[in-house]
Amino acid sequence: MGNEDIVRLFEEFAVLLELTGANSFRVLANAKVARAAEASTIDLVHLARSDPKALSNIDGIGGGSAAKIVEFVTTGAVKELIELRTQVPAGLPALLGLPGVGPKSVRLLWQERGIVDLASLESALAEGRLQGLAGFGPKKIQNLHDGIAFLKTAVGRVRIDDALVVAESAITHLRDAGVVDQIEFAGSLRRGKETIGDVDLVAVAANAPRAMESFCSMPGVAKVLVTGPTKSSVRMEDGIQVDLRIVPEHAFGAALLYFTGSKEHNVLLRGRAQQRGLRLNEYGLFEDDGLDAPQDRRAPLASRTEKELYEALGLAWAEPELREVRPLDEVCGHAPLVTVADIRAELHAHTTESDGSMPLLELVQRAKDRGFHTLAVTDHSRSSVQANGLSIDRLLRQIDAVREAEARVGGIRVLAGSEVDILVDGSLDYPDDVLAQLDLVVASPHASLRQAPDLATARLVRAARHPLVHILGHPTGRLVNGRPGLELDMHAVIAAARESGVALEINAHPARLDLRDLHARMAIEAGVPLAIDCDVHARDGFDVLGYGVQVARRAGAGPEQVINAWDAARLHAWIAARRGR
DNA sequence: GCCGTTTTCGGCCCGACTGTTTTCAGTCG
Repeated sequence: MGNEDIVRLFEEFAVLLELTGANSFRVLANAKVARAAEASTIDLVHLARSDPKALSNIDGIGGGSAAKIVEFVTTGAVKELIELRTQVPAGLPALLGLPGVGPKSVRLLWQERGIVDLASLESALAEGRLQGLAGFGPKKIQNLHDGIAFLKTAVGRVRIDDALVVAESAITHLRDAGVVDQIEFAGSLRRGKETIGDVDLVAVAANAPRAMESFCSMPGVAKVLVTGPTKSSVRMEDGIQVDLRIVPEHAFGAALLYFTGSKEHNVLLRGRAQQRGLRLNEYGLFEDDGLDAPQDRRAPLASRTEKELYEALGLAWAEPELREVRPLDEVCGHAPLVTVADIRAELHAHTTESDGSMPLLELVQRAKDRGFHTLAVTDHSRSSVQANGLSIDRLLRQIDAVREAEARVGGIRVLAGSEVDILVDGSLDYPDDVLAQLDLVVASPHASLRQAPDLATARLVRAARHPLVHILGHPTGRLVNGRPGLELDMHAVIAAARESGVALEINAHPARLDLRDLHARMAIEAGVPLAIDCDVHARDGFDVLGYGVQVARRAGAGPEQVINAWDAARLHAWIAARRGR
């Protein structure tokens, strides 16, 4: 049991309360508890056992929710939720996934027409039983048909790299068409989340209708969902939704701020505006005269840039990656975050010797061309048969080849290393006397990724305590949108890493991003250094660096906390110290 | 249900678009 179970608990509360017609602020409060639990680096299950009163000190969690968490942790269930489940058909929440269908519509379908799930909605549609239902005209009924078809093929949240391709091609299309003067992507893509719900674009256009027309007819658009003078949404053939907002030039900063979110960050900013007798919306910051739409009557106090808006609220600018469920004083004016330009070393790379596609010399040359001062060659170890892992003999020969390559290319330190498998019991895939001959050891789990949580934690803790390990590579083995990976007690793994002085990897590949943002933040809070590595396999393998850097930024990491951002002397000293040299 | 340098009660973000409406509720982000 972990925070994610508490998240699910309150998400279910929120949905069921919504469908039973509960007070919408109560619904919102439960959803807020779920968000708070999701964003917390505190182990709430542990806290519920050790210091239950402290639960309600967390912002968004009050006495009622704290009691529910304690009940859940101690008994494994919450009576009130079990009672709620008996009131709502199990298939009903799925209807909320239909575009344009919210709680009011679902309740109407349920109570007036006895619809309890998607299947009964389909048959009701087929039999024409929705005729005469208040608010359900022909278009709404057609949208239900379309929505069911959409749900059957829905992609859900997509990986950040897939969303970025869509965003960049839309931006290129609109720029090339000459219909926008300024355009940026906002939303969770700008905040660097690992998955993206939909792509948000904010633009300035002299001729807005023309820009909207160009947007709605760009290549790859499958369906225009909504279109108006300032806002349009389309669904692309690959299922990704793209929204375009067009705002006046003077409001570009306010719109970018507003549409970058997160929702929770915006709520905090608006709350701060309210305290000061001001109103914040996507057009700017205004004096609050108690009437609606101040932007129609007043000049804004600030609106042109994000920085100007934060300053007008008495705050320093916040990096987009930090604009999540966190207090404003933590994220505004945060110490500088690590950047791609700070990264000067790659400590996890493969060659043709195992499953990479670049020969050793080319890998070294490309690392040097990127301006790196250090590259670690870390091919797979012998147990990774599917990846052509190196036998001990091949590994020892590779050490000589690495020395030779370093001398031949020149101007870059090349470390002989290995990405050694962490075996199922936490032991490593080469004996210590072999590992001791390497400059750098990255230890990673590759097999048995469905291990029970306690065994998995013991496995990673044992690897973290191994005196010859430098870095734990992709510690959970998860794949974004692919497989969950090991369910580690991350507090225990981080504690072991801190004790033994091991760094934790943020694997930068967008399919991995492992550690994920929250775990990287927990590592930083514990004082454990991070390694941002591309896990290079191919010629373009270094290009994923930005995704890893963004995860580190979301964790609040500065260059100080990232070993690849250290200068050569410091990094080499750290690596050597792990060998007692 | 949560929260408080206006408040322990009375608020709780707000604007755009759609569809079914004759003036607005519902949904979305």
